[in-house]
Amino acid sequence: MARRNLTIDRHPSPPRWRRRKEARPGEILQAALETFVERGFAAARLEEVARRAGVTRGTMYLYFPSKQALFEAVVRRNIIPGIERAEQLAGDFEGDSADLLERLVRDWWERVGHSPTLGGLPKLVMAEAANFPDLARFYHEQVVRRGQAVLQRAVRRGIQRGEFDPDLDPVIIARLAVAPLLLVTQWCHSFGPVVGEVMDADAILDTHVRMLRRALKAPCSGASS
Amino acid sequence: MARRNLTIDRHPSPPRWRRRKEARPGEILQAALETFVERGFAAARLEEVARRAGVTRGTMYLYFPSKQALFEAVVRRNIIPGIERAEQLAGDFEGDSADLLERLVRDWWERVGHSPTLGGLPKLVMAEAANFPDLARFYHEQVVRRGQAVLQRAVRRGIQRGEFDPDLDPVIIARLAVAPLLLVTQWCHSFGPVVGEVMDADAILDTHVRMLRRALKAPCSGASS
Amino acid sequence: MARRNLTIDRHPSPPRWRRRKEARPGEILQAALETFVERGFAAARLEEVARRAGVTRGTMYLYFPSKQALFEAVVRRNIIPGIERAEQLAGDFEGDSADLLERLVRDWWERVGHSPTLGGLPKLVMAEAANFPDLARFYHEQVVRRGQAVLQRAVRRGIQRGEFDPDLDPVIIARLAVAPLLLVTQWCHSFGPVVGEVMDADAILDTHVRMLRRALKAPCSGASS
Amino acid sequence: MARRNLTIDRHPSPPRWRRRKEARPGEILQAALETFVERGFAAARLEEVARRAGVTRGTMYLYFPSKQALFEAVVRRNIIPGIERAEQLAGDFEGDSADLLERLVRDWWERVGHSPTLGGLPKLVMAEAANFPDLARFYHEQVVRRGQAVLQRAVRRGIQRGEFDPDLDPVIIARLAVAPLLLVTQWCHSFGPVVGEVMDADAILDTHVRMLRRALKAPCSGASS
DNA sequence: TATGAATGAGCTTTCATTCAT
DNA sequence: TATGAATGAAAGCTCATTCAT
Repeated sequence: MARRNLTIDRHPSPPRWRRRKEARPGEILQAALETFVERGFAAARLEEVARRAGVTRGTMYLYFPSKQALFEAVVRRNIIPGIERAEQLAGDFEGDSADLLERLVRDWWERVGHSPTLGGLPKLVMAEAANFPDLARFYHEQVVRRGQAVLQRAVRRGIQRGEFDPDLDPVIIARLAVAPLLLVTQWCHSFGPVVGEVMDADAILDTHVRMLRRALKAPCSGASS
Repeated sequence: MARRNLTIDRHPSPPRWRRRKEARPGEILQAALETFVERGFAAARLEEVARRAGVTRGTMYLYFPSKQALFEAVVRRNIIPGIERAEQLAGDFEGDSADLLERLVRDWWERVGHSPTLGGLPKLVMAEAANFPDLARFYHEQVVRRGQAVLQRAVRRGIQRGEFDPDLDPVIIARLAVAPLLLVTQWCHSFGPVVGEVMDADAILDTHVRMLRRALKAPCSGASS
Repeated sequence: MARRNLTIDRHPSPPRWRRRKEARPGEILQAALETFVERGFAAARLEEVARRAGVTRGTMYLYFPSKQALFEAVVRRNIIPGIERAEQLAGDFEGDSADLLERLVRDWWERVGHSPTLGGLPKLVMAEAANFPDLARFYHEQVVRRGQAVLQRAVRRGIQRGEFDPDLDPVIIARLAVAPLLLVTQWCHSFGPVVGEVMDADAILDTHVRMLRRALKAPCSGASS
Repeated sequence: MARRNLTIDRHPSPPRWRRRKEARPGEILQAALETFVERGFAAARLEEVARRAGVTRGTMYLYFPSKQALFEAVVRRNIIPGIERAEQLAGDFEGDSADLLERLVRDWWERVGHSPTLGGLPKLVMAEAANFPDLARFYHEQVVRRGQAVLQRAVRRGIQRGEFDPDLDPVIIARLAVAPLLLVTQWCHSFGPVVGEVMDADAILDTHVRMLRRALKAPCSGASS
């Protein structure tokens, strides 16, 4: 499987001493992630990021040359690992293709959808896509496309192994496999803190997975049209 | 910041003077809708809104007392009508409940999902929910809740008429009926202008509708796992 | 007595018909007086003046070319008449000079100090003196100087008639004859609406007049120095 | 508008960089005091304050969160010390009560009335009372009331020690003890820069003090009328 | 490295003023 | 005369960014 290492290799040969200094960029990125997710890019104040990271505003400029660069670093840092694990998981998987798909979906849910911060990233990237075309392009290529590719491969695998309806369009199925979960995540992030009523996201996940499996199975009755 | 100036000089030589006062709010709201959807709330400059509306900055304050008020007016103005039409449609509908559901979904797609501007509103509201809790609350009550209620009623109708699987949870089905479409809309809005590849949203819609119908039908076999 | 007519003769030959139009400038000036006194020059909004006068903003510019001009007209209009009456009163007066002084002081109090609007004018002019040097000069010449002149003449009259202590300095006495009343007026205007406690301005006036008479009388005990 | 630019480039070539943070608030307050006194609150531009303080506009917001807050800080900072000194002086005083009163009055004159900037504060506060009710209330309680209380106590002391006419109303005497001086101060500030003629304020002070002493002494004859 | 005081461009907002009607 | 919608200069304020220490 193509697993090109795209992380930005900011510290080519990390010296082992001075752990605090080594930790700084990560602490800042974590603080920035939280702040950006909570406020949005424009409304996030660098002073708040600095406060959360336990540094001063000036310090952050030792590591990131601008707010935009910080934002992009946040996205790049937090987004790639999940994709890589998905690619790995799909590459190593043996067994029923429907199980693979479910596994991929639930894995994403576990790691991203559930996380109070990571779950906010996709919304953030999409909201700022017009203002950060480069970042949007990067995100689309490294996350959307790669993630979709993994899912599409799983669908094709199912078709080839005779497990799935051969008429399925892998591209479309890949989209529909994650779209509802992404949106549920956004609902939770957006309206959760504002509305009393809680959404039973896990039940939605279960139902979605069931629908997905049924759609793949080429079941008893023929599909419409 | 990569914020390309996209102003398109929409009014090259219109009758600029003394347009009817009644037309102004609508023109401003339309211009504001476009600008907010393209840039997000914070990054939208009132001067750009004014330019698109063919007025000056000061003029906008004759109609809207603040940027926030303008933003809220944009959302309220553009959001409610669709909900009302959905409620009406569901109320008057006679026939198969699955057809009703499909009709509701396709209607939303036609009016909102497809529109280059309206389709951007849900993303906008969710992205700014933390900064505009009142607006988020309003949107949730007037749009999300009412829209979901219509869908839930359609599902219950199908169950009561023996058309749908009685084990379905109407709340969950209602969520899953629109979630993927909302997200596809966001994908189109966010990555569309940035990525060459076009998404065949209509094909996704068709497949989604088919999956949905199959899920409702209480088909031959029980749920998975 | 020198009674030069300095009113600005804005309407050289007032036609008798169309009383409403004739009334306009006065209505606007009255509204402007109230607004300026309540808010101060800068904080007074022309829209409020217009509303009080029952006209629109644009109309006011038919009568006064600018906010400054309006302000100056307000001051000129409301300030001169009092001075003229004082000059007349002093010119016609027969009797004890102390009575004349008291009469002048009480007259001012009756007409200006007591008035909810006129009483605010001196404070206003002094507060804006740096921003309206021309107006301040005008006010000083036409009000302060002329008013002081009347008082000084009354003091000299008393000295010449043997009623007052010949060592008095008429210039100083004239200042001290009105200064406390002006300030009491300011106190009432400024702190009156803001503090519960009311000031018994009339009692202060009485005491002040008594002090003044005693100071003039060259009484039993010699003055200091 | 006749608003002559009076900026005097007060700091031609000072050590502009990295002055102690502790010095900044005082420098800004001093610059603000001067500007507010010269222009009035609304007409004072923060940029002018900044220029006089030798900083930029943004810097001022490190120390004062708004123009209003700056204004209030100016008043509080410059006003209270004088009152405290007066209270102390009155508390420690031994000797003739008339001397105490004179001392209080002359002290105020020395410190406030004479000062080119402090003398403008009372006018400023009164002029803006309607726009800053809180500040007016504060000023009234902390300055007017406390100052009057000191004077009233001095009068009562004189009565109790048999030095003053027992029929005096301490409240009224306290008012009349400072009112003329306050107004003379205003006259100097307002018309001084605008009119050639200079007022001999010290002579007025002397005469006022003499009048005051005579009024207290319960002299040979009863009050008039 | 780290600091944080200082900067200044850029935004929203206000309101005196204009002018087609 | 009178209107009031429209203007646009100017002000307060914010906050990403810089730099002497």
